[in-house]
Amino acid sequence: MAELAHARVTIREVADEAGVSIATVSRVLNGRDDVAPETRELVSRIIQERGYIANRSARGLSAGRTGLVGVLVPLVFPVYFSAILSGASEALYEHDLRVLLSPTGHEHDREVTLLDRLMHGLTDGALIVLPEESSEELERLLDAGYNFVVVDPRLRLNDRIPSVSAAHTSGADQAMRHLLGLGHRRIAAITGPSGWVATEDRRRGYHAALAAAGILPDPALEVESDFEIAGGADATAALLDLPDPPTAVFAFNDNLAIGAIQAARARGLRVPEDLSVVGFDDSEHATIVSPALTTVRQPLAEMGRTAVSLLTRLLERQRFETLHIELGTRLVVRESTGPVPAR
Amino acid sequence: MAELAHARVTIREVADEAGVSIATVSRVLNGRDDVAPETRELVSRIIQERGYIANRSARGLSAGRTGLVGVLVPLVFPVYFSAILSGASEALYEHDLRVLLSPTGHEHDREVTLLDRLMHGLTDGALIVLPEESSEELERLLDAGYNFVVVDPRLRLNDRIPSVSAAHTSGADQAMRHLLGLGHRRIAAITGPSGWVATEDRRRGYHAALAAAGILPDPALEVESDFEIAGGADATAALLDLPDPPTAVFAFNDNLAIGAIQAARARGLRVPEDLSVVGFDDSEHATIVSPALTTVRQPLAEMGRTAVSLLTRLLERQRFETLHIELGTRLVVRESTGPVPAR
DNA sequence: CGACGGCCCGTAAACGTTTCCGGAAGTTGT
DNA sequence: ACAACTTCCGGAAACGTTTACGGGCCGTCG
Repeated sequence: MAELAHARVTIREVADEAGVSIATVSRVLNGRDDVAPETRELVSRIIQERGYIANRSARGLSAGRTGLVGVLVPLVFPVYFSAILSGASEALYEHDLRVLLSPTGHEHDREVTLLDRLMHGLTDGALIVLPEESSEELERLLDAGYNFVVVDPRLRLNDRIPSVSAAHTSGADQAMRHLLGLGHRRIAAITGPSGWVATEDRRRGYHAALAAAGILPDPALEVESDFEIAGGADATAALLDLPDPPTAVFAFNDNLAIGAIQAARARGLRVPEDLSVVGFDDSEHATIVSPALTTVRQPLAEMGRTAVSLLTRLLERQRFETLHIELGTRLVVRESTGPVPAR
Repeated sequence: MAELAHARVTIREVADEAGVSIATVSRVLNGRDDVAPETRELVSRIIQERGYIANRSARGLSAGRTGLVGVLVPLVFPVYFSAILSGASEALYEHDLRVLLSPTGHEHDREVTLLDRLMHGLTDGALIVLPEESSEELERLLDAGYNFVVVDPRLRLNDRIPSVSAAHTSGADQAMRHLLGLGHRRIAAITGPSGWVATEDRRRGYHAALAAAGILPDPALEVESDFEIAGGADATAALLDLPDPPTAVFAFNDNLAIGAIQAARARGLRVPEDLSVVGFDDSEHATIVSPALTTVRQPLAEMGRTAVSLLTRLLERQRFETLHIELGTRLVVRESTGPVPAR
């Protein structure tokens, strides 16, 4: 029947029906151990029967914990962010925490305001993906006693700030060795915005691999872009116009790589026969584009999950070995790279 | 200085500093009109200065409204859902509502449990994308007084249930007319799971267009699949093995279409020269795959936004002209379709 | 046999708001 | 000059929990 008597059932009713006080009900609710087994059993049964569910607001107010975790992402849509979000929300669900999703639209002010609100009794902590804030601003949050972990920091952060990121440099190195191994010598790089950790670390790998192969980097082969498809296409077009064009391009993410393929195709070049392209991310796009992208895999969902486990330990006030986790990357070879063309 | 005195500032402190009661502060906070202009001004200034932010839990407990809206999606990652989520969260932000994201993993029980919790004081209402529940279960929610709107109903729903969807039939019709106009006569359909609204309505458009062109539908050309790439590839492979294979396939979503292209290419067929393919959704994938997909555009983000505006009106207890909104679809012609090949 | 310690459990205070009710002061109408 | 409204604001209850504190009961130990 369950006649929807919908004055929602409160702890009071459960207590009355069980013939105990609300304190006792609360205790069984929270798994405290100072309740007699048979009492616990009785109360549990009634909770079950009446379909009682604790009011989160009341709990939040009283206990200071809300069971909500804010997740700040620049945007929801791009696969890059939704992959992280997906991993994070799954992990959060397993910890019985709810996700308060907050897209910041890449706007610094909006992110600050949002965080401000989140701190104030709305959430227990937060995941901040690709934050707009400076290290100082983030430290301030930390000092205010707020729990959060940064995923994929945009700028270099102070050591005190918990973060999880990917092994950019090693990934870039793997990509370059692959290209070098195929005989390429003129390898261009299409980077992301300079100053970003992801850009600079990958750039470091690019240079290191070049140096290890005894190749002097040519500044003309290094062009800065914006991690978008169109940017990748433009950059590639410029690169191909060079008097001595590259035989391979290392794009710093998959979008750029896709743009590179489009630009190459636009001027009749075949990939990989005439131009090799390697990306970074291994987003879903990498497998559906053709030729399928050779790219460096970042474990995005895993990064989300890892951030959650860091955060939950933070929430439980555990002591830490390390606040910084760097997840490994590895090259996935598909169809967009091949031996250097014979001249 | 803002010395982070971080005993967080409460309404009490603001009231004391302004020399008024907390009731008055609450009134200016909520924009009530029974406050003298200069008092309002004074209080507002102090709120500003002290950086006061209302505690949501307390507000939720006292006022019964939390400012949170649950968004239930099967999964976060697939572009289809993240596009809807993106539109919805943007719109929710504009209404000063926060998003409580709940991925259900396509599991009926999990969705039910989640909804149960959401109802109980956690949220003011919800958006349910592609719900797992039957119409009856949803009606029960409605009767319990919970506010929600369904986005892209999976099954046919009772009229009382607010929903927003896309014009499946018309979209399918447009796709078919395009193919028919190119001279195709043997046009296969790769459908989604039968019983789903999206599948059945698109199937209706498929049949209607065929009928209008005086073509008898061939059951062999209609194969059911699962909206995934691999499914599309398998279905297409089977179709191409037919004694009299189709010259065009109408895939009921972009994933299926991408699978179709892959399968065609796998056996050396060119798209669109040897086989035309049209998809449905116009997801981001449609533009990066090659050849770029001719597909029916569904305004996914717009559906999210629309659902939010429906929900907010529901929350304000407004009376309604209509509870069902169907957003238009339109064919986007790109490169995956062409004239029927000469035999 | 009395004191002490554990186990269970109830009482009540607190959490920070919103909102109902009513009262003081000021305004208008007669 | 008095009644009847308005306008503005304060007091206090209520929202549904968690948790500190203390007390009754029982068993154990000296």
